[in-house]
Amino acid sequence: MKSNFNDKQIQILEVAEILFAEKGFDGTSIRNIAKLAKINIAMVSYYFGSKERLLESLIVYRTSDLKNQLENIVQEELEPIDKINKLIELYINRINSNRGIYRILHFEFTSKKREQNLQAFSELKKGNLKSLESIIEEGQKKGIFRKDVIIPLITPTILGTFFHFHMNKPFFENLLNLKTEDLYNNYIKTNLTKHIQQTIKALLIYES
Amino acid sequence: MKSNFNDKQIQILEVAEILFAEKGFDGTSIRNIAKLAKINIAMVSYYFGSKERLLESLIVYRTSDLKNQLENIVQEELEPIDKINKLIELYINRINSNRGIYRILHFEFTSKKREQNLQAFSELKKGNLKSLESIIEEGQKKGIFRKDVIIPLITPTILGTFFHFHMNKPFFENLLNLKTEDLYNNYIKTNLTKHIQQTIKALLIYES
DNA sequence: AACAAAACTAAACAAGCGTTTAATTTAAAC
DNA sequence: GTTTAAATTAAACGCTTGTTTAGTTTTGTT
Repeated sequence: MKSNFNDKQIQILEVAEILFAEKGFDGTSIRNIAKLAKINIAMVSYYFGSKERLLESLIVYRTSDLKNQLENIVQEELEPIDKINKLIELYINRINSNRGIYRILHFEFTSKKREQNLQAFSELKKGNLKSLESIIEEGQKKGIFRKDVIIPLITPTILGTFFHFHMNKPFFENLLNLKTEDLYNNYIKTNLTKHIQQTIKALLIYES
Repeated sequence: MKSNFNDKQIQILEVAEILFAEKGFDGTSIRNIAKLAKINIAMVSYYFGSKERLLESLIVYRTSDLKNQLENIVQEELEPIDKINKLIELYINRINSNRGIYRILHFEFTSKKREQNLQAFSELKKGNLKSLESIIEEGQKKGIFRKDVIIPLITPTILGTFFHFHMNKPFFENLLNLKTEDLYNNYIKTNLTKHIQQTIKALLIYES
């Protein structure tokens, strides 16, 4: 599928992503975007109609292929627990290398204010939940996973742990001595991912 | 300890809390606050100096007694796992009944922009981590808890799960059929809290 | 080369922003 | 009851905001 945006629009979208993620939607002005993208301030309205619709376009631009990647994992020939681990890895990897947009989603699409845009986003989340659900049910049928877990609450545990870590980046950089960006990223890729996998595995398998 | 704020200031702080939580710091104007608090727009500058310092005052006003409550739990005569459960309950309860301020902390104190205010907030978090640490080490010495957990990552799992759930409130209201505010709150108090307790217990006790 | 559509620009628009000023009302102290 | 300080107000300040206008340049088509 080809992108519906031309080069200029993509240029604007990527600058907007950086600034929205950094300063928030309300904290970013069209003049900020125009300056950094080296375009005239009228171009945003010209190409996207309004600042609000620029945000919508940005969401569409960035969240269109996660669904497929998740569904692929479900189909693979793996043990349920390995699928779960792979799913967690995919989530962390994707969000971590697209921090900007997920930070924006996290920040801007929670308030009532943007409820209309929420619809498409909500559908995406429902689809993702379906994928997780089918993996866990598979594990339950095989007798590997316990049956009293609340499946919709597993996503909050996976994503919430990552987000809370990442949102408190300065705190953990200091606490864990992650002086460089590389050290920080590496900690996420290894320790944090493993912690989440370990947590979810324990939750799914442990019998009290 | 008596509060340093007079009635009028508290009135302003509480309105600011509602609006900052709802619309964000940048999304809220002093005129919004003044109108809802039924005061003159000059009163904010008069009492707090600036909008930025109003936010600082709000943090101070709301986060001053969590530390003690946590330290009390550590001291109690309970099994480590019960202390953990109690700590989780305290966190959820407190945050849930002070949603506004924690939402603001979550949103506004992550960007580099407000790094100076971050200092006091960071100290608070370090203290809270110390409390958690001493409980877990107690459990490890007793041979109840496994020793390869990364303690600083447990807080992100507890708080992150709750936040992610709460930040996606409209989604979960719809998904879990929580039509009224009461149903939603009750779900947090019972199912979500239990899910988190179950998760952390499994993580701390399960041997692979 | 002539034309039309698309891309782009500088300037202006009204509205809202945080903050300050200067004047007035209220409260407290003596 | 007079004086002094604190609380409160309406108005104005200069600045930034998102968007629109009207005009110019660039591009593509015949």
